[in-house]
Amino acid sequence: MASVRERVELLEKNQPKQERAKRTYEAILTAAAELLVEVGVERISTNIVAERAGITVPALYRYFPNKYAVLNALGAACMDKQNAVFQQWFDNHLEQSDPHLLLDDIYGLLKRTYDVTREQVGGLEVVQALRAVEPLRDVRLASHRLVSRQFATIAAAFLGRSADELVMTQARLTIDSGYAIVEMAMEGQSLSAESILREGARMIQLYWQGILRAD
Amino acid sequence: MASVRERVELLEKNQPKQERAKRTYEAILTAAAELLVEVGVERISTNIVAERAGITVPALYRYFPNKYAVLNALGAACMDKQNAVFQQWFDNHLEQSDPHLLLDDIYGLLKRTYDVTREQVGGLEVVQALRAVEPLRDVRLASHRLVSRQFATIAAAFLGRSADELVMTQARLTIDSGYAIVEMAMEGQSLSAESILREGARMIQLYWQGILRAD
DNA sequence: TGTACATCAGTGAACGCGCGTTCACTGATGTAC
DNA sequence: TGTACATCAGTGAACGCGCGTTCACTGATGTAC
Repeated sequence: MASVRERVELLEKNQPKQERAKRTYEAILTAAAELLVEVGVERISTNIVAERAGITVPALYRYFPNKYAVLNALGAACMDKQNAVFQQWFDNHLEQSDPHLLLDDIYGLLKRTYDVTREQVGGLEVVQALRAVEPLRDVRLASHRLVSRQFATIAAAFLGRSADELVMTQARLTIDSGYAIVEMAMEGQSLSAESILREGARMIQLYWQGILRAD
Repeated sequence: MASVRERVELLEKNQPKQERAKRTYEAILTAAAELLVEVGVERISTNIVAERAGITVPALYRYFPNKYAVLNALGAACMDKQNAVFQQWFDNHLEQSDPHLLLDDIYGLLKRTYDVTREQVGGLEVVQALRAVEPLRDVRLASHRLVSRQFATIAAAFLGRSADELVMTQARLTIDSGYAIVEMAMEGQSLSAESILREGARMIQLYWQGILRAD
């Protein structure tokens, strides 16, 4: 069933060492993010990225083996930022013994994730590219798996159960829904982002209240 | 804020009239769906679609002005199928006066949507392409808007309120989450699709029970 | 039933273009003495 | 402090390829009489 595609190398090549090189490296990522917004994933190319970054194409190839590696770096940075938000939320609430306090702050988690993604140029486009472009899928998947596992652990602790299949599914559903809600808030033009986040948080909250009650 | 991209023509050109032409037309869509799975959105081209369909490229251009029109047709077909599922669910429950009966069947709705999307070759890839590729975004958006509006109407009726901004947001959140859950179930390898759908349905159910209770 | 004609369906060949990628190179920066 | 050298960073030019698209065409199908 798994389709047979050749693996694409995503690892970066030379790390920038000098100051000038670091600026170039950043310029490449910035240009790629901008162009992702302007022309879309399916039209982006090393040629136009290099041009926008103010360098020649071989200079880009000094740091990235191909265009997917550029998008990969962009995506990884975005996932890292999102993960950091979750991590902080998680740490803030770790010592709390009442799960309801945690549930009361789901909106805060969503809002901060939204803000962090919004701040990054092309944040939405990056996240959507991670979904649609095969060689990049693992970035998002691995990130969500990691966060889900943490969430499952904390949830299982509160429920006084082990992190079994059901809890893992519930956690994964929660995390993926959370990110889906953030994306909804970002792409929805007619409805206010704020109210989507608020209602989304409420949905997740009610879901976990239901789980806690049933327990 | 809206990026300036040239509009892409998505309308189809000549409609197939003869029997042979209809087969060709279908062969193009089938080939495109298969290749979406095999090579991905960012690699698909009119050349390889025509080759796979067993025709020459100009024959493809007889029916579609460009490759986006092909993907558009594919996406529209998929959205139509999903909408039909919702429509039927909607009609089945229209005469019911108790909203809880409706909520009890959210799983059925998700499952049938899942099945219908799964049946179509490249269903997941098509849906994801609709998200990521700019010229196609409207297809998904328009479809979800339509369904959301219907859902908001029925929800407002049950709540004895008008379909105001809040109800619209709640409906839109529900519909988009529903489709997001279906996509989760399709792409999740490690977790069972069945249990994701079941938990997802529960989440939506608890959400609306909360809304009904608060009312 | 046969044939002439109109329309529909698909082909072969060609085009210009931007793509990804590589080469041998020049220029910039850092450092050892 | 000056200079020689090593390494790092970026360039100019070129490549072969598949892309999207169009052309004038041949062949297939349907229909009027």
